[in-house]
Amino acid sequence: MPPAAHAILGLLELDESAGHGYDLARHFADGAPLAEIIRLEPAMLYHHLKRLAGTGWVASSVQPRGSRPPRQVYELTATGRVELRRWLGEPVRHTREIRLEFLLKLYFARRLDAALAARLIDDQAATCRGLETSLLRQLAALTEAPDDEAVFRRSVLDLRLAQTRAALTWLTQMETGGAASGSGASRGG
Amino acid sequence: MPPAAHAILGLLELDESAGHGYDLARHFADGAPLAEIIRLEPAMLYHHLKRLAGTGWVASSVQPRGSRPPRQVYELTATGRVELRRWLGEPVRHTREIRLEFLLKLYFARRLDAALAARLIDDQAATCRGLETSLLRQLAALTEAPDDEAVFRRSVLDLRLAQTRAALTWLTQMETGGAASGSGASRGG
DNA sequence: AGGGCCATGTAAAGTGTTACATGATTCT
DNA sequence: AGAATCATGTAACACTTTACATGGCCCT
Repeated sequence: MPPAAHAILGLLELDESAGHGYDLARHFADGAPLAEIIRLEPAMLYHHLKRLAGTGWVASSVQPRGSRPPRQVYELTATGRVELRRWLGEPVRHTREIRLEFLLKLYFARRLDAALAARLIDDQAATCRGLETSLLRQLAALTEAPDDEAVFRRSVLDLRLAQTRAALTWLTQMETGGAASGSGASRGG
Repeated sequence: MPPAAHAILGLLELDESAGHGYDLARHFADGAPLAEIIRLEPAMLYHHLKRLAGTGWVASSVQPRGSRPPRQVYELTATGRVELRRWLGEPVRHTREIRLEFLLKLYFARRLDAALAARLIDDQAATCRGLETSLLRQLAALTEAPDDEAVFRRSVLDLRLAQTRAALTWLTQMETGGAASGSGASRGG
């Protein structure tokens, strides 16, 4: 399941929406906080809701509304709740996934359970330190040979290392302070 | 056209391959430098070659080989060469595209024309500085309001800022030194 | 004669985007 | 009456992944 599907599970668990498609769509519309990290058009939202119902992670019921057209209202099932917790407890494996999937996890973890959010940040930092070590090893295995290929490989690894370290610094800031913005920090590493 | 298609144009211009599918595929196989940044299965490679022939950026001819089965050999057309240069001259707009598309551009620019590579790095750094300024403005517009939503938005912007600055530091290192690896640098920013 | 490499694909399924269809209600 | 909003989708297209199909050459 893609991150968007898990975000839907999270929204249903948060209980900040009426649980039907149109209302869920608001959380992904311009101006909503989730729109900052993921874009989800109504077409895909309804698509994911059907898939989630197919796997049994959500259940739908028709809500009649008198004169107005009825709604499909979705709610988390027990297995859906388990799946959401599993997802929230797992850090992402790659640095590039921090921008989207990890931020989503963080968004829901913070609102559902502060302790869970703290653990998630810790685990993600540990994963990133593992990546850092692996990148350093790869760089060390490369240091000889000044040919074009080696220069390029070194650039690639240097970039990955820089991005992973930037993520680590950011994670560490959130572990401790939380709200301190990096606006005034120097650029150098 | 996706980055992979432009990588194919680049390989054909470099003239390091015989110009047929199987040989091009070697450059994306395990162990090749391009495999470090992009994965391209043979199926997609052949698909892209057909599309590129359709747009007129490459031309194909059948190369008979006596007893062995003939090959489709591809070469860049004039418009294909123009398109490649256009692509190589353009920095990527978003920080997340640096990991894949910018690295591809850099790979080919370095091998084709050192001056072009230097300009590309400069332009990419300028683009990143623009992103940095924009992120700082967004952070400044947020500083009040300590509610959940604002805290989250600040985290998102902080992460983007950190990643953009990491890219900038890396770009600057390449502008000046070139081969210096970040292995020994401290983590703090 | 059998295994591995050369060489080029097709088929099916998954994933996502864009644009549009439908029709009701509420607001002005 | 007309516009905006509520509410749910379908259709068509674009892109990618995965698995498999095909067949010949080369080496042992």
